[in-house]
Amino acid sequence: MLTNNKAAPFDLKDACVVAAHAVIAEHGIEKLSLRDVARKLNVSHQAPYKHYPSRDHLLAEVIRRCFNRFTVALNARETNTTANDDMRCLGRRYLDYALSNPLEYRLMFNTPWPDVEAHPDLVVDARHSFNVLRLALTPLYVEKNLTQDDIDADALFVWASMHGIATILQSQVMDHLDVSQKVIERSAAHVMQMIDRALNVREIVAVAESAMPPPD
Amino acid sequence: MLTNNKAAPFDLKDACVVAAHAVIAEHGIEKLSLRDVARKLNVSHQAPYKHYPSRDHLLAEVIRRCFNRFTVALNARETNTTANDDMRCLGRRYLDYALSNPLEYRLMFNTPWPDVEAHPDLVVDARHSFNVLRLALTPLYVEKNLTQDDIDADALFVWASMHGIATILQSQVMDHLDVSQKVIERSAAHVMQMIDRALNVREIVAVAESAMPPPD
DNA sequence: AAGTTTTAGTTGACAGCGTCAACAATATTT
DNA sequence: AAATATTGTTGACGCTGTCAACTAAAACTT
Repeated sequence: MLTNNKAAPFDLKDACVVAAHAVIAEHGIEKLSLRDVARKLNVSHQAPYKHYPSRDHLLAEVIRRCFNRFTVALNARETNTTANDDMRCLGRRYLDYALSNPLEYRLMFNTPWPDVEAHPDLVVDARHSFNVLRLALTPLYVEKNLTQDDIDADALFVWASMHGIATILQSQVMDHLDVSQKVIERSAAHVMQMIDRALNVREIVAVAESAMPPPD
Repeated sequence: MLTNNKAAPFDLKDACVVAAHAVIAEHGIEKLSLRDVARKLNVSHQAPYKHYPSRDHLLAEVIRRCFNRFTVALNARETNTTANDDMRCLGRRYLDYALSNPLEYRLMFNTPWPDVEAHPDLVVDARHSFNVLRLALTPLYVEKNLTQDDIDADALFVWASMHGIATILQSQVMDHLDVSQKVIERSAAHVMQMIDRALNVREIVAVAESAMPPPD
């Protein structure tokens, strides 16, 4: 295979992904071209084709690595004793990552993926990211004796809300909605607070109902 | 201006928008080309340029009209006596529209807009859509004596959650997450239920707290 | 070790794209 | 009626992704 006793001989396959990612991070995905990547690496415009059958295959690999980094970032959160605290930490990590890596985030979630069937690896790594959320939610429900479907339903809600606010905050339209800067700055925290309420309202309702006859 | 006593003389400017919208609806936005539009309308490849300075200007007009239709669809909801019912109806309309017009929805919210400064009309009509939500939320808070910032904060949360679930349900990744079909089908309704809980938990908490000493 | 095949690079070509420029015909204005 | 503005045309340029043919070096076979 690779005789690794001399200096690394310049791995073009890997360099393509790095260069493509750099182009996207700087100018956005629509400016990515294979020829541009090739030029940046001082190789001919067809060299990348020896490693990736098409532009989409390279793009899929870039996105796949983003999901990997995202999963790592989520899993690097503080360890927590209670499931509720863990969810809050996870939420903060999620939004931190989304807001400080907007182009990567858009690449993962707001880019029309190349044909999914042709890129199964991409799907596998995307699923890993979702499973972090699902896994964090699980102990919360083990205590409460709920089903996997209940977990998944709530996980989709949590994901939807966080993804929604992340997307909205990044979209240019936010700057033109007459919403005060203060509200914008606090919106991420507010969404997390609302998620918290929605997830834990069952107890609150139970407490309330045990205390008095059902209102309205 | 236009002497309208003979048969309508084929309005190319309008026809371009319609044709472009049709192309996008059929093949997605990345397949849209001005030359393609021109061919479909049996004019030369440069004819559309007499009406739109660039591809992005035509695209902006297509998106703008989508926002108009979206706003109309939201405002066409049933009239409701209570603000809570109105929010629920609005939510249903929002998700109905998003899920039955996926390409238009993606065009509005998941497409990197052409340079915002160059297309102020687009921004104006996008703001109109958001104001529907804001307006529906307003009476809910007049009663409760809250500020505009409170309204906006909750509006952003509601929007984020609905936008999130709409986006997720449309993304191809959903089909590969090992989430049961039943959960997927009910997810939109579940998200709306969770929004409802989060928005109304203040009363519930107030009721509970008045009934017993604060827990935990 | 020699010969063969596979790999990783090259150059060249093609069609499609957005867009600039120059030209023509038809409407509108003066 | 003359001048001008509008709305179309054709042609060209450089960019793109991708196919094809060629080359040199590396790896594998015997």
